[in-house]
Amino acid sequence: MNIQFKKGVLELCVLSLLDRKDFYGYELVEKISKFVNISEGTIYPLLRRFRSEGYVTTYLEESQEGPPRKYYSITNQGKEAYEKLKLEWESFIDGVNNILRGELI
Amino acid sequence: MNIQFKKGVLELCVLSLLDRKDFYGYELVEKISKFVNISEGTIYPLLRRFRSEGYVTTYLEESQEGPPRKYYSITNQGKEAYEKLKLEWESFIDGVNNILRGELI
DNA sequence: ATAAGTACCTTGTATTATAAGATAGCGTAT
DNA sequence: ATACGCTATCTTATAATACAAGGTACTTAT
Repeated sequence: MNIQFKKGVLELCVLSLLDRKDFYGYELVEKISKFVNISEGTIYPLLRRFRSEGYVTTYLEESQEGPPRKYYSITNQGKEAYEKLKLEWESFIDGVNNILRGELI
Repeated sequence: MNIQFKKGVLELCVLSLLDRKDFYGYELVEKISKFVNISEGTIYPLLRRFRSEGYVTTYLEESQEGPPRKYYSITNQGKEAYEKLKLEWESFIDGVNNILRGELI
């Protein structure tokens, strides 16, 4: 296990949302920012990385409220990555909690 | 609340340990690495930052097993920062859990 | 002597979150 | 029409920092 998890949190959140339905980037920023503040400059590069890693596919759809939306759809590979990351996140939290509760002194 | 928390995890762990007793840097790496892998190149700059921020004071003590140890002792200011960070961490975890449980769709 | 373990510190690299801004479509009010 | 505000995407520049790797130096055991 690895402190790299800090990086994984946002990835985990995005994969978790995409595991339930398709979202477009701007929408992801809005949803996630309700709980954990993030900016567009963070999510777009991440989504591009997800696509290049085969975790998501994309398609465009017209919008009546502005420019076309690029929707992201999770792949089987993305689902696998999601399940793995979720387990790692849970064990990371356990590790941190152990430290915070003083189990290791 | 803020995704900056990823960065805060290590700080939180270190403050949590120092809140119970004094540690020297190398010892902190050993303890924390049992649960969350970190390296010395990470902890020493952090400890120096803590000292410059007034969160800790330091003192040297001889060792029978090697070079002198630099012990870190938490200050009242450090304790306050710790309590604050702990609350923020807990609410961050809640935020992430909300997202993972799909409370926001 | 030499090696291994302890303990501190610094440097260089790579990653990445963020702010800020560019681009552009759409609807509404002036 | 045109100016504004919102939606939506993307890029760039900056700052932070985790890590690997290496350097220094002490002690103990071989």
